[in-house]
Amino acid sequence: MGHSLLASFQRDGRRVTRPRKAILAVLERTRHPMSVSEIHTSLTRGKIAVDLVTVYRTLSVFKQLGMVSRVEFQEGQFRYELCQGRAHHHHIRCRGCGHIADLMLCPLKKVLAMVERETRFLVEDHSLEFIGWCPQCR
Amino acid sequence: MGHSLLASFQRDGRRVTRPRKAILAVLERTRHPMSVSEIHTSLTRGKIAVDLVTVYRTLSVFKQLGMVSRVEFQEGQFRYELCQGRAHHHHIRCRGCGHIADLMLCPLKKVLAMVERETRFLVEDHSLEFIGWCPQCR
DNA sequence: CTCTATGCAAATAATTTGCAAGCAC
DNA sequence: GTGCTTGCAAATTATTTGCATAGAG
Repeated sequence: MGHSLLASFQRDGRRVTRPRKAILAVLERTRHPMSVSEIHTSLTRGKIAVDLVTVYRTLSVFKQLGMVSRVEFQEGQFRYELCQGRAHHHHIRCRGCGHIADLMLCPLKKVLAMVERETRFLVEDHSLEFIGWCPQCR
Repeated sequence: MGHSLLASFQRDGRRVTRPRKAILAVLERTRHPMSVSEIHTSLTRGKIAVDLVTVYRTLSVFKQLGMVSRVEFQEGQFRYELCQGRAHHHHIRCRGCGHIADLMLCPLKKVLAMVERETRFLVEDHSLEFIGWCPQCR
């Protein structure tokens, strides 16, 4: 095994399989949120045959277990990145080259209580993404 | 004409047509961001025959002219709402019933400069949506 | 009359579902 | 061996594109 994430995975009654290990490996070696097709392409390039549908299903399971978080940038598709102990954070994506950078902060901590008070909703989640131009493209 | 939005529309060399008037009317009488299919269904219910593709194309034009803004709530689809003089704002959507409420604030004004400084990106846009449970569903 | 906008068909793209066979444990 | 997983085919859903015709100005 040798992998803490897969260990907790197994504890959950799930099975550790070749596709799951491979998808996890791709996510681990990439430091930005990846789309499903990017992950699949990466696997294919690495001569690892995993069906696209399996990538979808695996990410769905990873998400249920809280192993990955899902983000979107008004692209019409979702992206996934490993949580693995990283603090809650947000991103900025370049309109030009598509490069995604992390923001090491979440400026919303203080806002949540205000939102709940104003709307009477119980806030469960939020999405915050920035779009702009990176140093190379601006 | 009798419609300031369509007036500015016409000034742009665009044509004022039955489908465009109808779609605008739907957006005006609805106070939350609508999906394309919701708009189309609303037209159909009102006995107004407009092709779904026309709804897509019309919203695309409205967006280019800055008449509508596009938002998404991790649903796998986009929603549109009229800007018409309304201040920039964000939303919260209920996991239970799908109800969307406006937030009358954007807590990010002060954050933008910090994001630009931290990332060296030029920030052009941002999306911020909350997801939770409304008073009825919580 | 000219040129944009629309409807209809069809293509793309993202994601989901059904089911028999494969494989982790 | 048992039941969760996978691959493959096919269905769904969201969105876009091509093209001939309709209609706004």
